[in-house]
Amino acid sequence: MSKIDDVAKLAGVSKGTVSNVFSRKRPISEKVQKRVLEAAKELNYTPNHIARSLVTKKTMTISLSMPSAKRISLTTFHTNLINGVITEASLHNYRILIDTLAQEELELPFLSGNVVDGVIVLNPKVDDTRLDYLTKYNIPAVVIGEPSAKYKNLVSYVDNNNQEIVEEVTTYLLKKGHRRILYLNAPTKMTVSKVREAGFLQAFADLGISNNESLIHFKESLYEDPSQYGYDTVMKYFAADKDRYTAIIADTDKEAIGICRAFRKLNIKFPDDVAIVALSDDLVLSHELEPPIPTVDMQAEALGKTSVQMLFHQIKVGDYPEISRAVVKAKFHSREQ
Amino acid sequence: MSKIDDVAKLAGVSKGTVSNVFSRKRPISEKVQKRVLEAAKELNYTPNHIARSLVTKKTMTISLSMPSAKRISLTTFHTNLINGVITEASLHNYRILIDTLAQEELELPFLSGNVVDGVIVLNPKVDDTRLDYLTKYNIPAVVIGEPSAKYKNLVSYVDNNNQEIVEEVTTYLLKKGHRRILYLNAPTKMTVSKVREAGFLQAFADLGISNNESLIHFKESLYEDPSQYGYDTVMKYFAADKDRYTAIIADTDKEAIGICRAFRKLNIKFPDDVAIVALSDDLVLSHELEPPIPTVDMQAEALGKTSVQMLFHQIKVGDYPEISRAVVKAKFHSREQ
DNA sequence: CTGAAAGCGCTTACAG
DNA sequence: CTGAAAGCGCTTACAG
Repeated sequence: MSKIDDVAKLAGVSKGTVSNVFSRKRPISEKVQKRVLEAAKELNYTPNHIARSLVTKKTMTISLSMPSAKRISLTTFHTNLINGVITEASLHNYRILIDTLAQEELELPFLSGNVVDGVIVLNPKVDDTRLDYLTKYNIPAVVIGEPSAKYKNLVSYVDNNNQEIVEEVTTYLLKKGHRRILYLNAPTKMTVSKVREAGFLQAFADLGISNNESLIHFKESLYEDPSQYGYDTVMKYFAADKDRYTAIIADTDKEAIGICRAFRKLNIKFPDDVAIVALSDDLVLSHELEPPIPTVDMQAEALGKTSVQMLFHQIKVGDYPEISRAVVKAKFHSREQ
Repeated sequence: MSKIDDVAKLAGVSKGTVSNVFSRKRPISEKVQKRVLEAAKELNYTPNHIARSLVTKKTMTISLSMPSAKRISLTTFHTNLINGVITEASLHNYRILIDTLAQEELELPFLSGNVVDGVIVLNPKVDDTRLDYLTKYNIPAVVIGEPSAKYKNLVSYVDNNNQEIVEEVTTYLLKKGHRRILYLNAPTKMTVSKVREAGFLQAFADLGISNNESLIHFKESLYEDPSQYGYDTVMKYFAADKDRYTAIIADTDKEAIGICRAFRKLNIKFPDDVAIVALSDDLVLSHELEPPIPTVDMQAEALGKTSVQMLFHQIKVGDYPEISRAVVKAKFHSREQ
């Protein structure tokens, strides 16, 4: 690879001038610029970003710290979120480094070593080594979702209006006349399950309706296959008494698919016998069901974009990042005309 | 951030010694090592990877050049493939940079600038700017899938045994007595479609069976939703004559889902009236269908792992990378006992 | 608008 | 087993 000196020599200018032709940090006369570019082209020169980073202290890279045990399982929600992150980052000429927990356990290699300018943290845990590290070293970071109490005041985050949206969905069902609703909530381990539970209960309270005959079922976290989980859970609650509940709120759309499968098996008609609403929208899956069920779009792409905007803000601010919050509103699609 | 000089001073040794404590490139005595590590801990020192990369010429990063128009759409195949790539890369302490075509169009920023040591290229195109660039600059690269003729002898790649596997599936159907098979193949644009077509025809030839009543339908590339595509295509071919074909080979499992939906609509029973086989296995989706349909596992994770191994081989070899090939065998699951 | 020189934080022969 | 010094390829005040 040719380097900046080679180009400078061939173009008959100084290294500084060549540098500025490429970085546009200061104006260079037309003629000189042309000469430099021609020399660069002839030598197949392309600036070495590593050398640049060493002096500018910017790597133009952010990392996306992904949820994962052994294997990453990307839902549509994640895919959309990643799209948002990439789109927004590209806009600022930033690159994305994938970071997984498996790697984090080794040595937190991406957070350290000045390899990235900031990090987007997905699926924060109650005790989160990543957040410990990031806050300790004051590295710009934005969490997507709600961090546990321990970190809440130490780190920026963007989250959905989870309480509101579950309240909206529940209210929708209650107003339709449903009184026995089964809510398949997230596992208790996830902070979001409590927030959503509150929304569920609030809807009943607001309308002065008793929730005695309804039930919140928290997911057992051992389930790997969400569809199978939906299927099994419906079997458990409906096999003995098909009329026990008149509506289900599913935590994810894949769960909803399993629920529908169970209903077909049990010969329960939806939405006539039992209404279903699924949180988190999936273009492909929603087509599979007839009729299409109401879903909630968590706006994953917007979450991704917002997180990156917040991160850039922190990166600019510098050594003493401001803690900030943002809320991305989910959208309920009732599928009604 | 403290730097290597600070640690050296505090520990009373030279920078070189500190460097070697962290890189383990040459043996350091126990005592000195201990002193250095203590000093590093006290100063919260962590080596600057950027500075290291500048001299070693290794970034310990490879990029994954993803297929994407405007938005990335990650199928299970991609997710599994990415898992393979990450797993294998982590094993060698390598990081993964996500690269999208959208970004490539800007300035090929990840390929250039010595930011990565090599790249994994997904979904090669007939004319592929990425491959033009990579071969021109002699950057280590491995394509997943079959590159077009133009690049075939210039770049390493790993692919499935596409001809064989489609031949196997077709033979399976023919031996079951099917004579009128509809094969929903990939779009003609994709090189894989021709290879698979050959496998399909070979099966007929080997058994001396005429393919006159069978049909290969190449996907129109304008379809975005694979499930909808499967649905529409079945409607087109079966609506008028439910008995036209007795078996379908679907290109993807999402397609198969749409096909099943169409069959339910048309009141065609599968596999009794029409047999279905889907290429590319998806854990979640295969559960949705009753009975489960035969599928082909393309071994996406193995493809990912192999590509990384091949890439590392090239990176080690250095300036004149050897071109190599590998085949990952797909696995047919007939779902029979 | 341009040049010369110092410096970013490491690693690596070389010498001992 | 350890140290002193050169150098990786850039950018950036400083001076003109």
